[in-house]
Amino acid sequence: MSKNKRGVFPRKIKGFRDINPELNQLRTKIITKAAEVYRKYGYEHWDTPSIEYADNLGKYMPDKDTIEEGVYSFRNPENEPVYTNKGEELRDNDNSVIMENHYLSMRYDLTAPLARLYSEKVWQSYMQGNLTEKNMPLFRRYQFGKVFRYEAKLDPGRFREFWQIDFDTVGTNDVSADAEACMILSDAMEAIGLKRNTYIVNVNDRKILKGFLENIGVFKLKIEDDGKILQSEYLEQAILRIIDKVDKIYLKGVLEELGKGRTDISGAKIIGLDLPESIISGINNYLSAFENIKTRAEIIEKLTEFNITNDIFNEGLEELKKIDLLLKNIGYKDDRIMFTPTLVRGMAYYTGPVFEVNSLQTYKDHKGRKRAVGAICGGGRYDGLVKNLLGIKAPATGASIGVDRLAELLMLTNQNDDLEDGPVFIVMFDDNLMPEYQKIAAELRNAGIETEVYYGSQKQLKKQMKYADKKNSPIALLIGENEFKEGVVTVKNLKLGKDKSMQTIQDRNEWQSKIQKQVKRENLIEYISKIIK
RNA sequence: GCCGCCGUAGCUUAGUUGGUUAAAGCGCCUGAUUGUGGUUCAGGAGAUCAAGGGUUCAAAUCUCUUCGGUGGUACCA
Repeated sequence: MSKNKRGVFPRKIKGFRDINPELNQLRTKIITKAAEVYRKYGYEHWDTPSIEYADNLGKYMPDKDTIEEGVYSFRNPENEPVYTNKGEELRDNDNSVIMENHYLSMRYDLTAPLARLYSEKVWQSYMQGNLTEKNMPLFRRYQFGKVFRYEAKLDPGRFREFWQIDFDTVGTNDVSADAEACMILSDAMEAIGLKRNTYIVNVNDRKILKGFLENIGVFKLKIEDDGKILQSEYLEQAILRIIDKVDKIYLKGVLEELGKGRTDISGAKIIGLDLPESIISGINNYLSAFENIKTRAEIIEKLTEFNITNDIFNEGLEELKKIDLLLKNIGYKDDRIMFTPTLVRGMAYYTGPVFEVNSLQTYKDHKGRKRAVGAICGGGRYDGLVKNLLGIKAPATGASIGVDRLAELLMLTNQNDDLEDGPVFIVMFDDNLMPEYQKIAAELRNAGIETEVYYGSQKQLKKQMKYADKKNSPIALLIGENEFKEGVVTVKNLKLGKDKSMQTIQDRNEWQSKIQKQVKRENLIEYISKIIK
């Protein structure tokens, strides 16, 4: 026998996981509660396929057969025509249609499929030339489901398959929609069960950051890297990424990374951007202005005090003012939604307001270290949606709740509800009584009570009781020959047996007499209904 | 991806100047227990010490490689 003989054994793919009933219960609750809030604001529930044409999902078109850029992609087994941007079949010199196995990708978020969905809906009027950036139709939908990312390194709590519940508004420039998105996030957090002051919705506006950087002359810089002059967008992204880390590496670390670089606690050297002193001190002024500020009004005051004449900056400032006014009128105070001028969010596609929900709670890991979960929701305005598919822009804003992160937070901070009761359990004593067991089960189900009849091959009563116990059944019904003849049922209250006061009982008979009772068959359904309530 | 640490029963861990049958708690299984889940008591199964190579008379222990985990860092649609 060859030692290297290829075999099969049960295992799962790295970064994927099985979800047990407890976690499923929590996840279902999060999704249900969030969806209720979304619907309250008028969002409709849409669903889209898990797999899309790779070119429809965005810029991640693999040109090799390997998976790159963090997306699961593969060739469609089916051969299909190649199309032009206008949807016409592409033909070769012999006028026959060019066929190809197109690249497919598993969705890596719910926004890219939204862009495709929306584009398809407006496709006809786009083709007729009736669609401009000014008259994009309004579309508001929410969606939840699994998304997939091929993460190279799997940090704890990060998976390759995870859930999002997302809502978006397409077709409006009005930042009222962004303010509304923040209210929705706050409402959703509280509907799910997070207490006031244990979370905060942080809001910023990309225009403020961009305008500020422009004002201090960042975009006039000519920074060279290996002889190549860097694009200003690249530099903007690089600076924003560093600013985003201010919570983690503090002002000092940010300034070092903007300058000559620094060495972190692990000893790793981080190369700095080596920006001129004037730029660094400008950013320093900006960041240090907001230390110890507790209200949105004060933030707006500080931003106004900069007295900056840059148009983009002031546009952003006006947007924040409008958002603040709206929130204030409706009563969303600083303890729920706060402005955070240092908030960036990684993604390059954000164009205006950005928001993020952070948990303020900490927990101790198994080694006793104090830890925090970090951002549990994220979103913002992205006015470039649909550009990839139609060549014109649609203004859009929306956000997503990281369902798995939030579930983890609830479990780590012991905010998950107790596991729901399992079914009423009917013990299998005697094959001949099966019709009676089934009859009782049907009656209970008709009364709206979940009921299970035991079918297992391990028929020892002890095994059956342990099975019911593991399934968290509240009640077990015992009907043997004796009970059947006498027209009674032994009802055992398993839930009561788990009660702490019962744990002190040493005597077996005493224990049993307290939790089990004989009930007349004709009163059974009523009796159980009362216990289950 | 880069740097550091770790990998011993299902889980949590003990086990170094390399030296008999690798230890414990929890969990699991069997019985006392009566057709009866908890508690109590008695007993039992379960580990090629992550995998593969090297050094040695001798490796869980030293060394190399790979894989997996973890703490940073980078990236993140």
